[in-house]
Amino acid sequence: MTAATSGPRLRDVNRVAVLALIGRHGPISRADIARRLGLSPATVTAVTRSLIEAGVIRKVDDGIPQGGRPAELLAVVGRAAHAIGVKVAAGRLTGVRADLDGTLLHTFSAPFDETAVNPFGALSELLAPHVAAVDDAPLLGIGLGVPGFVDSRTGLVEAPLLGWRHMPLRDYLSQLLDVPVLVDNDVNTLAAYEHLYGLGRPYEDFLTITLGQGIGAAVVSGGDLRRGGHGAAGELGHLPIDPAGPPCHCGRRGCLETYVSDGALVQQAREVGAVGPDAGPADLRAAADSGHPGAQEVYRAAGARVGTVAAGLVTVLDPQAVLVSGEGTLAWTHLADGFVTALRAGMFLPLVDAVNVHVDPWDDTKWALGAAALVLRAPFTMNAEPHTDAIRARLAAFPGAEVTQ
Amino acid sequence: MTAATSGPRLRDVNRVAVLALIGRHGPISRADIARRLGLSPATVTAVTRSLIEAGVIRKVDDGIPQGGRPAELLAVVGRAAHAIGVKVAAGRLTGVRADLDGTLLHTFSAPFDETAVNPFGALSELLAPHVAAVDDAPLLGIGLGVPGFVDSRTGLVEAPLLGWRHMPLRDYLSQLLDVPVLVDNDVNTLAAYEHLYGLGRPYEDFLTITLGQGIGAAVVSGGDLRRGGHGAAGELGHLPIDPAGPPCHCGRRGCLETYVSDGALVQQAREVGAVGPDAGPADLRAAADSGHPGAQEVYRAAGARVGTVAAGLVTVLDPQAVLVSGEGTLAWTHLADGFVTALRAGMFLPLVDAVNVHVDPWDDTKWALGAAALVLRAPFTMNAEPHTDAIRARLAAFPGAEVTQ
DNA sequence: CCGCTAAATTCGGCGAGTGAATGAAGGGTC
DNA sequence: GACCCTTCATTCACTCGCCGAATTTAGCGG
Repeated sequence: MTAATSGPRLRDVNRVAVLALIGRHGPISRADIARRLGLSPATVTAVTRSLIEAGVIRKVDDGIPQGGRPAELLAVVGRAAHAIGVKVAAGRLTGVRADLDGTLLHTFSAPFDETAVNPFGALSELLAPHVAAVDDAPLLGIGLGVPGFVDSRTGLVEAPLLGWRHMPLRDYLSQLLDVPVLVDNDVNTLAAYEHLYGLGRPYEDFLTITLGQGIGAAVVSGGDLRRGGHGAAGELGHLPIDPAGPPCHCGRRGCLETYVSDGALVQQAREVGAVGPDAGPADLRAAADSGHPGAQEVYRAAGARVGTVAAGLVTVLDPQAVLVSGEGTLAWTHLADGFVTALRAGMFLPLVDAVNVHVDPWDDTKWALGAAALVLRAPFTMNAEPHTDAIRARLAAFPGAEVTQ
Repeated sequence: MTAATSGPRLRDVNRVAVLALIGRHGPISRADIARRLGLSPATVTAVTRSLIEAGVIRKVDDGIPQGGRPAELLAVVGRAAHAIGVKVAAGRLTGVRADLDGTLLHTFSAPFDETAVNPFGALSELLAPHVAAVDDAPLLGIGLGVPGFVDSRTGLVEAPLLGWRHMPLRDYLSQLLDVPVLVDNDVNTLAAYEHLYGLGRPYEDFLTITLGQGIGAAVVSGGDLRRGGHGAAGELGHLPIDPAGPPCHCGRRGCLETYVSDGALVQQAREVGAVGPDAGPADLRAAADSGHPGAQEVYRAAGARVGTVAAGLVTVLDPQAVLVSGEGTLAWTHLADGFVTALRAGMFLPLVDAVNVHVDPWDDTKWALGAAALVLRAPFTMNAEPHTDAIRARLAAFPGAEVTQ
C-alpha cells in the first residue's frame, strides 16, 4: 500500500534509494549498489554521476580487487550540507550543528522558558544567529525534538511536560526563520540518529528505549520510524503497570514512569534510607557506586521492570535489536543486570538469541544530534511530508548542481 | 529507506498504487485517484485503461455530478481472479476459495494430521483437486495461515503447536502444486483480510487481537503488515505477565495465554465451581449466559487482562483502531465490559477518544479468507517477495491483457 | 441555447531506466 | 611481457511511463 500520500516525486525514487544506501551502508561500490537495489549498472552510473556533480557523494577509496577491475567506493560528503538540531526540554535548549554525515560541528545550550507568553518567539531569537552564521555548506533546516507528541501532518505539538497544547511550532518557526523545520518527539529524533548514524545502522527493525526523567520508546520497523496513527507512538512511560499505583502527571495512576523515572528511583531510595531527603539522581548513583545495597536494589528492581516491559514489546514487535539510551544509562552498571535478566526471562523464547541489546552511552548532545538527523535523513527517505521536499531542494541547490545545467 | 530489497519493478509502481486505491477505497473516480495519488489525470487515464483492458477493474457506476461532467466510478472486478486460502490448525484444515474482491465462493474442511511423517504430502493431496478445479478466472495462488511464525524471506515455518520446525512449507507446496504459495502466521492472515476487505479498510494503522485457544496479535502500521525482524511479531499470547505464573507450552511461565486462553478460562471456571470437571469453552459460555456469577467473573477478569495488555500496546504503537477477533469473541458479551474498561483505563490518556475498538464477530471461515487475502492483496502491494511477483504475473495473464499486445 | 464546471481524453515531449556493447583495471598463467 | 579472465564502470540507442496543455465530453442552471 503506502500509496495514498505518496507525492509526485516518484521520478527520482532511485536517486533517493541510491543516496540512502550510500549514506547508511558506508562506502560502497556502484556495482554493489546496482546489485542491492536491483538497478542496472547504467542507471547507477548515471545517478551517482549526478550526485557526484552535486557534491553530495564522492569516491573515497578503491575497493580490494575481486578478481577484476577494482571497485570505486562511494560515500557521502559530510560537508555537502549541514543542519541544526535542537532538543527542547523544560527550562533548557541543547543545540548542535551537524554535517550531512552526522559529524558534530558545534554545540550550544541556553536557558529556555517554555512557559513564557510567546515561547516560540524566544526560541526563534535564540536560533536566528545560528541560522544566519555563514557556512560554505547549505543549511538544510532545523530539527527539533520535543518531549511530547507531534502530528506529522499538521505539525501541531502536544507537550504536556512543557504545557504546550496544539502548538504550531513547525510552521511558526519555519516562517519566522525562513528555513525548513521538522519537529518530532525527542525519542523519535534519537531513533532517527541511531538509525542513520548510530547503533541502529545495521538494522531495519529495532526498538529504542530511553531512561531518565521520563521513559520513552521509539519503534523503527521496516526501515521507517513508526509514529502511529496520531503521532503518539512510543509513550512507553505511560504503560499501565498498576491501576492502583502512584499518580502520574499524565492523569493516570501506576504508569511505568511512576516506578522507574529518575524521580521515582530517588524517591524509592529515600524510602529505604539509601539516600538523604534532598538527594538527586546523582546522589543515588553515587550511593550505588559505593556499594550501598539499598541503592543497588532500587536500580536492579527498576531495570527488571523496564526489562519486563521491553520483553513484552520484543515479543509483540520482534525487532532485531533493542537500544537503550537516555540519561538513565549513566547508572547502567546498576541497571544492566536487572534489565537483561528480566528481558531474557520474559522474551518469547525463540527470540532470546536473535535479539541484540545495545546500550548507547548517554551523551548530552546525542538528543540534539538526533534532532539534526531528523533533517539530515530527509534526503535519504521517500517521505513526501511538507518540509522534506524543501530540504531535498536545498541539498540539490549545492554548488555544482546548477553547473550541470 | 525501504530501498534495500525494492525489486526491479519500479516501473509500474503507480499501476499498483492505482489498483490498491481502487481495491481498498471502493468505487472511485479517475479524478479522485489522480488527486489522492498526486498523479496527473493523463496518467490515471492511461493506467486505468490498461487495467480495464486487463479485466481487473471496470466502471461500475456514475458518480453524482459535482457541477460538471459526472465521474465514472471504477471498482475491481471480483471475478478477474481468485485464490485459495487455508487455515492450518492442529488436526484440521479449513479452506476457502475467494474472488479478487474477497467474495467467498466456496469453503471446504478436512481432518489433517500435522504429526504425520510427511504432513506436506497430505496437504498437497488435499489441495490438489481444488487447484485443478476449472474456473474461468485464474487462480492467483494459495495462501496458508499457520499457528506459528514464518520467515518471509526463506519461507521456513516454526510452529511449535504443530510440532513443526524449519519446515519449508511454502516452497515445497509451491513446487508440488505448481502454484504460487504464501505462508504467514494465521493472525497476520486475518489482519490482511481485515485490512483489505474487513473492518481495517478505513485504517492504515491498526492492531488485530485474536482470542481463543491461543492469544495472538497482528500489527498493521503505515498500511503494511509488520512481521518484525524474524517474522515472529505479534506473539501476544507469550507476553510475560508473571514469571511465577502457570507453565506455558512455550517453555516459560506466566505468559498471557496461561491466563486467558480458552483452556485457561475453563480451568479457572472449574476451580471456582462454575462448570463441571469435563466442561469445555462452550459449557463455560453457557454458564455465563445463564447468569452464573463465577463464570461471568472469569470472563470479566480475562477481558480486563487482555484489555490492559491492549492498552499497553496502544500506548506504545498508537494505532487508529483495535480489532478484536477469534473464537473467543463468541463470549464477547461477557468479555466486553472487562476489556473495554481496562483498555480505556490503561490507555495513554490523550488517545482514549482517538482509538476505535471494533469486534469482528467470529466466523469459522474468516481465518481462511484471511489466508486467501494474503494472496489476493499481492497485486495491491509493492512487496518484491519471492512469490508475489509470480502472483502479479498471473493476474496480468488474464484474458485481455495479451490482446493489447 | 448558451455559458459554467468538472471529468476524462488526446498528444507531443521529456527524462529515467534498460540492455548490449565497450572500455578500464586489476590478477593469474605460461 | 603477452595473453586471458574477471569484475567494475561507462557509453549509446531505445523504450516507456509520466506530465502539461489543450481538447472533448457530459451534466447543470439560467
